[in-house]
Amino acid sequence: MAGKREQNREQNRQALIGAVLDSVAEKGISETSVSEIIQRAGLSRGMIHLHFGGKDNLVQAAAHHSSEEYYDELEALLQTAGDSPQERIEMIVRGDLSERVLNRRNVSIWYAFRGESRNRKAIAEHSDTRDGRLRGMIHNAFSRIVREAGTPDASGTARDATHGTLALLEGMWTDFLLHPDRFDREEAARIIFRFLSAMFPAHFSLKGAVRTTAEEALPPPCA
Amino acid sequence: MAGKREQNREQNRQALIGAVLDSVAEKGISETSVSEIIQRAGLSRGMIHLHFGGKDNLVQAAAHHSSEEYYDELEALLQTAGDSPQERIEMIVRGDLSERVLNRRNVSIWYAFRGESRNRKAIAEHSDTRDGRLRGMIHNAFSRIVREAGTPDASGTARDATHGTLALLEGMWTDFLLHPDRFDREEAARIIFRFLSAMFPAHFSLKGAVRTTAEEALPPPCA
DNA sequence: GATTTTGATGGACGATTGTCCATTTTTCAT
DNA sequence: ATGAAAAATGGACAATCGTCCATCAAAATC
Repeated sequence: MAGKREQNREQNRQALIGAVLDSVAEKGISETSVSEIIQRAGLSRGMIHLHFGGKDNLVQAAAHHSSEEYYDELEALLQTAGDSPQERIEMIVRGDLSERVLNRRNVSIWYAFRGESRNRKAIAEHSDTRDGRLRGMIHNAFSRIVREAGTPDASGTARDATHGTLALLEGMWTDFLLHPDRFDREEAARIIFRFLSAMFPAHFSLKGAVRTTAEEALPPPCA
Repeated sequence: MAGKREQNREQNRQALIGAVLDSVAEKGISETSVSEIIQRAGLSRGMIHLHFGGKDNLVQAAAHHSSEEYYDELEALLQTAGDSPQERIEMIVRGDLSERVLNRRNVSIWYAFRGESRNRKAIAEHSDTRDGRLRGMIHNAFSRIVREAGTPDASGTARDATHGTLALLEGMWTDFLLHPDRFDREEAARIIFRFLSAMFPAHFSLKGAVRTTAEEALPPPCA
């Protein structure tokens, strides 16, 4: 038994964090006031100061929580993927574009915190999950791919492919932010794999999609 | 002569807009208050209500102004480019990554407004310049490229290339936002062209960069 | 130069912000 | 059951928010 004392304590902490994220998602960060938060959490005004020492710390904790949630979701998906590097890349891309990860709520929260990130470095760190763990996951996979392929300047190629893939994913998120209704997950994934299959034709195929110019440009087989 | 009346009027309007952008860039949107704005502009408190009817309208006008500035800068650069579609693409990419366009101030402002875009659609429109004019410019260029190359499903390929290039640029901007000191413009451009040259090997070359895996994967010339 | 017109001023105003603490309620240990 | 300890409450508080207007200054018109 965890003790009803501590159990309630933790429960209320989570309720506050959840209330912040709900409010940020729905009303934006500028309208997320203490009054708004405690009303959503159904708790009393003093709780924020009691548990977090102030609103700023609570918001920071919420940013941290949101970041962890994003990453946990992605890691869970990755564990269902196969061992081959191309399978892992594919899972990351499709996972990052999946409904569970890329949805209105998450995007609102993510970009709201990003908007404040320049002026609050504590929050900036949590907007930057991509640069830490996610980058490592993708880079590992591309490193194996270029090693298999015997590409010259393997490390540079793997680094560029990682950087480019992350940039593409970021761009798709922005697309979703600005046009959530007209956004098409399949199209976003197809475009990314189109770029990847152009760079690594031996490792990524378009699966029914139209072939790329790069493939078309191959010289005819020797007669 | 424009009349000293109207001349001063317009001058003060611009001062207010400039003060908003300075404040947003330096302190963030949440700390951009009426007091902060009028102090920076060196004007009196009532000016905001007089010229814009309220703070919200002023902020919106500032977002609009910033967006126009971004686009004007890019269009000016584009006029110095040649006529070939690949030259135009190259100019857009390099322009969008150039110091004049991609710098700390602009990125701060851009993402600050983006963070509020979900809850204030008037601002969202101005965060979305990319989807309008810029998209058209890029799409035109890729359309010519795929037409020349005789690619099957030309329109789909041009659309995907446009979407992908925009996503890559967006991603690079995010990169800059989160790591302004370690960001490398040359590297960002190289990665984008690496993707593009993989998709359109006949139109984009790496110019001294290491060749891509796609090129390596070409079968040896017929003996 | 007098009068009208318009722009500019800065303080008053009520509403709302986040912080903090005296008090009450609940849980734990005895 | 009783006392100690911890958690939760909700209102007081000063500070700040954005709006608005009575007043003043200056430019344009006569």
